[in-house]
Amino acid sequence: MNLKELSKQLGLSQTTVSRALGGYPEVSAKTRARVAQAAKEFDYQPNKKARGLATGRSFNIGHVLTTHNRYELVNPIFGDFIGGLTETSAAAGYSLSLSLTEQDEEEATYRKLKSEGSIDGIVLQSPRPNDLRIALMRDIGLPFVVHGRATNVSDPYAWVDVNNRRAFERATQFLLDLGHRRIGLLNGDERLDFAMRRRAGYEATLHSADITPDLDLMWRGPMTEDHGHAVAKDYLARHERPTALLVSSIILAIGARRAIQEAGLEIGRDVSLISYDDDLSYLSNRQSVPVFTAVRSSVLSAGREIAKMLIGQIEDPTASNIPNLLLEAELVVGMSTGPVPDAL
Amino acid sequence: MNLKELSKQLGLSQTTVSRALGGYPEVSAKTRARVAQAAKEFDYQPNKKARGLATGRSFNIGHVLTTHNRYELVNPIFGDFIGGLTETSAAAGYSLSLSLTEQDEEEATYRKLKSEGSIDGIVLQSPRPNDLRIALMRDIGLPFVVHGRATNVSDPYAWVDVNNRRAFERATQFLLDLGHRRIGLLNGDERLDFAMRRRAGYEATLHSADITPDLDLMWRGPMTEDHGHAVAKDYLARHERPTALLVSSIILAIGARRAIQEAGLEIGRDVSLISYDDDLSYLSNRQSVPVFTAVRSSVLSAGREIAKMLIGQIEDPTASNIPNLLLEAELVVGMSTGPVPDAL
DNA sequence: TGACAAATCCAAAGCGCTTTAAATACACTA
DNA sequence: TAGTGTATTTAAAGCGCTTTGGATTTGTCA
Repeated sequence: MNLKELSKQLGLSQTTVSRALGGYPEVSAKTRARVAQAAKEFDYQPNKKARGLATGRSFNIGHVLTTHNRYELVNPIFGDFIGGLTETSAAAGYSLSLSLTEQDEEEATYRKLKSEGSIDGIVLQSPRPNDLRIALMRDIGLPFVVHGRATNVSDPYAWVDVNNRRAFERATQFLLDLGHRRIGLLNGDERLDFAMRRRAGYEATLHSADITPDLDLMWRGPMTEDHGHAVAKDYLARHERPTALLVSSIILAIGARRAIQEAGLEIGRDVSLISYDDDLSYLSNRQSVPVFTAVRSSVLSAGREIAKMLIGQIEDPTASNIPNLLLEAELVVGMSTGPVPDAL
Repeated sequence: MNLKELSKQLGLSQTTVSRALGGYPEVSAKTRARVAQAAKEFDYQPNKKARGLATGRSFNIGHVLTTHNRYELVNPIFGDFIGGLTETSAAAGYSLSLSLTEQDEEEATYRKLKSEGSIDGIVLQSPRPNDLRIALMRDIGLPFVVHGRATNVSDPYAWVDVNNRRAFERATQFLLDLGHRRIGLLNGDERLDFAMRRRAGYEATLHSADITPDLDLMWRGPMTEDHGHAVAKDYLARHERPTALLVSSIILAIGARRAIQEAGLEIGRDVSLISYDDDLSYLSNRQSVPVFTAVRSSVLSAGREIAKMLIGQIEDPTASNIPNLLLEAELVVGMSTGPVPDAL
């Protein structure tokens, strides 16, 4: 069933039917009702491609995965983030369109997406300092929102980010307040902006307590369980082992916990651990007393906010202000932290 | 830059240019080369909507999330599965299009996807016994592949599944061979087919050893870390606690491990644990000696296979045979299992 | 009753591509 | 040199929608 057919059935022109369905005012109430009725009856859905062709829109929002080192898939937040994007997009009548690119074809991929006309806007993830994609998007003329921020990009752009620096400042301060001085860091890939900021927060807070950050206690890499395990194991084998660990994801924390337990130590007593918590749907840390002391911000709701912001930009391209949203992580005190052990 | 413009530049008709680019034979080699050259030069990309409108294709493959009880997002495999789908789709020139539906609007959503013409085929996940979607897809006339199988659906349909029953038979048998008799089950949602099959494998193997499955040692539910913890904790508090646990995901296993350790027991010695392992990218269980003894099958590669199968169907709709693929999980022996403790 | 404005409705163009049917060019035979 | 068959190219229709510009109907008021 298409428009032509439907209007023939109704004895109306395509124009009128289209307008009736589109909610335009130049249609009488009676006609509108008749059309709506018939549309329902024949289960008419306007063809998305035809409509897109006529309007220049696609009602798709895009997201591109990069094969490069597979970090994105490896990132445990991927599922929840996509879920958040999809939820809000769908509610607004958009689909989320995922594609994939090789690292060295990134620019071509983005340009293609635009010139094919297959998306109305795009969500950029994992920004790096000086991220070229931001200038590229502007050049291409594709509405976009960044999940995170890109240090050293001075032109304004739309973003949603957690205050990662502040989160790690608070976490570090919390450990300092408990008397810890040797605090090991397990961070994400520090070529990515979020991890840089987290590290900066950690270092600054140590400095403010007159502690010189120890490079040997600062690790960054893929946030997988086994890396968490391996690094924590290594830290704990040191002559002077850290009394506390600050880690960038619950998955890392789970690996670290395994190492702590293998070493015969008790978490929260012998070794404290504080984690960043993305509030993943399958990894709840929301028990009445959380398992992990953590700084928490839901990545699923970040996904929702991003989609909302992007759709706002798509639907009102004239808006001159460039929106952004800085989310604060909350500190939740759980069972994985305690005062520094007396004798060591 | 569009076709009309490009052909004007070349002094050729749109037809010829379109054919040259499309690889049709009725174009001279010289012309084809000229066209290819110009296309590159002007960075021409055919408009996807226009092309779709003309061909009736969309070069999108669809996947629908259901809001109902959020199980899918809660499922830790979601990210890897989507990743696998995207990878293969992208390589074949398709995008993955995600949408979302309320439980009670499922049928309408699928019909809409078809009549809008926004997807060429669809991936169905989490099938249940008698799953109505299979008949619906056939009725709608949308190519589809199911991730899993639907018990009691007799008409043939395309699917990719792991031999879940066999996997759990092997896992159970492995525990029996180690002398375990009281084996607790932590399963996924048993309204879903995969979990039913796993349970059937577990029960059948116990029966074959003349053990009556104990309903009190069989739990099913969302596969989150905290459920794993809560259920294992409960099991271990029993008067006669199980000596082994069989769990349906590594995330559950991690929760169970936490409970075991809290109880002051050692995993692999006091309590054995064997898990289903989806080989998630951020949760590797591939250490030289795996942390968890497990039956393993990669959900990421299942995603790849499904996309490949679906695209095959889309591109050769005449093919009469209905493909399917049954993957066998491999048993990997790790550190989480051992012989049943002597005295209990 | 007629004039004018407002309310409705419609024909047709256009979005950018593919593809059918037909025209033209070319290369050879006879 | 004309005739034939093949290779190459093209004009135009059509995919299903939106939207412009115009036509028609209706209503109101002098």
